[in-house]
Amino acid sequence: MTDTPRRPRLRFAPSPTGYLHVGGARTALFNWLYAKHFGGQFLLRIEDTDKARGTDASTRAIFEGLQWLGLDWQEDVVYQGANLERHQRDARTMLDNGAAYRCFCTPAELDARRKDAESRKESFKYDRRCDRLPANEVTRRVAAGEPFVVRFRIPEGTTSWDDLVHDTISFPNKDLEDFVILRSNATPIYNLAVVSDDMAMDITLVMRGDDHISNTPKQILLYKALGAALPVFAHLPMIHGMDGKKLSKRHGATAVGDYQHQGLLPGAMLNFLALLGWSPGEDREVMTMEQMIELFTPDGLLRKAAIFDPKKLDWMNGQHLSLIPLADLEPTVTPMMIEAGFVDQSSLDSRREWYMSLLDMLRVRARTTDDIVRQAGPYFLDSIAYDPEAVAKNWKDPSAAADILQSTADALGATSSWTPEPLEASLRSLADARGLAAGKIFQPLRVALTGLAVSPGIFDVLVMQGRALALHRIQSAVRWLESSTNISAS
RNA sequence: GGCGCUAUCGUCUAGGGGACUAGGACGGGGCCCUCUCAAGGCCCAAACACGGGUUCGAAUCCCGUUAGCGCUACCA
Repeated sequence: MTDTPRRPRLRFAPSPTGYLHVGGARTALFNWLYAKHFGGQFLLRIEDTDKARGTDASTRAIFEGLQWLGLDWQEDVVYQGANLERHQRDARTMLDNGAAYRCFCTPAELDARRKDAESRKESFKYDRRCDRLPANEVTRRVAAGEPFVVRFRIPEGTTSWDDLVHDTISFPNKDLEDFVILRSNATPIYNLAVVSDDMAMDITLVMRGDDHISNTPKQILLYKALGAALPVFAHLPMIHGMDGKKLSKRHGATAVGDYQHQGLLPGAMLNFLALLGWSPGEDREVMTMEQMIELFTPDGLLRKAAIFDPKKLDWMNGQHLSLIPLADLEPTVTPMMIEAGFVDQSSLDSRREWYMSLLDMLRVRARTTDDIVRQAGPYFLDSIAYDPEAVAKNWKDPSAAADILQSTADALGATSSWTPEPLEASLRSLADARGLAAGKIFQPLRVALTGLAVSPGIFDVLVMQGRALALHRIQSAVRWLESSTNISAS
């Protein structure tokens, strides 16, 4: 174990090559949780050194994803591409102190040698031929304008570190090759840029995906060659799809933005992601952000790759939907209601209390905010469509159904108070009087009120719609049924 | 191929030498509740990859095998 830095500084350093991926979001989350838990700083750096791949749109998508999740960062965003001069200076330092050397081998030559080794079934490693060039030849070729890259010279020995999640990991240096740190066009290669920037940003804990384990010995060697103190490293397990393979588009949505648009709550997404590769112990599962911050420690970090199971995410979202304060749910649902054309803001403002209890009623059987909106129509709209299956099942005989609905309307209309208990008493006595099971009254009524065979409890629906709308609904249903009777009769 | 990482129910995980008849959750099945559907409650099926050690005793420690994954660029 390495001692915990007193004022940890962590960073999330995505390359802007697409959207914010759930794996990236999880990495960002753990960095953020660690910083919050230990009172440190969480920084953001965009690794845009490969101008060919990065786009502004991707960078924006990363910001938006992080903001939606509520993963806020401190200080200004660092753009790696802006640090070119420092990267070059660091390469120069290593050239000067003998840790690196110039290499004149061309990509074509290297490629040929690699292929050659491959055909002989040998593993290729740069043979250091340029490191053996006499000093005067190097100066001559540089003076002649011959292009060269800068390679780092791997020293003898073994490189190891105490990983925060894996404990000790070590690599024999002989398995490492003299890797390029500066291209022939004088731009830095990833490992140099990362180390240079992490040093400049004073990062004390580098927490990233497992796929970076093999970069770590190279980076450690770079820190040493530059005379810098090492950060602590933590390598998080990967996230795979249900088939155990690396998570990709094949597995469905992998961009956090997709989940946002599917009606997921950021808190649920975070909670779900946190459980992939971390466990708070004691069978804790559903947690708020505050609870996660409180509970988060590196001891709970797991080593095994986890599989992303969308079913559990759905369940988690349902849990959060029911748990968050209504006041927090309302602002995300309301724009969707307006977007759906159900209401406008001022009409909602004028009956806020009613609206809040409607949301409270609907969220119980919703797994996404989309579900809530989908269910909300019957409480706002003037007219509704009848689901054919619901009709076939509960209005099997149109004239009988119309008859039952009419007497239901009469009983309801005669009820003294439009509240659940009296309403229920009226309908149950109607059922008794007609010798029917209560369900035979409730189900046709449900279709009349909502158009569906499924809804919240029928008395809650009645109360939520209110006397006028409910009675209007029933009369419309009766008319609809009567006209369909005429059609089938003719 | 080389190097590295990993290995508990289908999935997320608890467990860290005796508390294990291996616990919880998702998903699946059943029951209860009930006006429908959810929610909720109860119950059931379901796992220590394999082989050797170490030990009185191994899911737990060690070695090996196997499998999966990652890296192996003048990508990040």
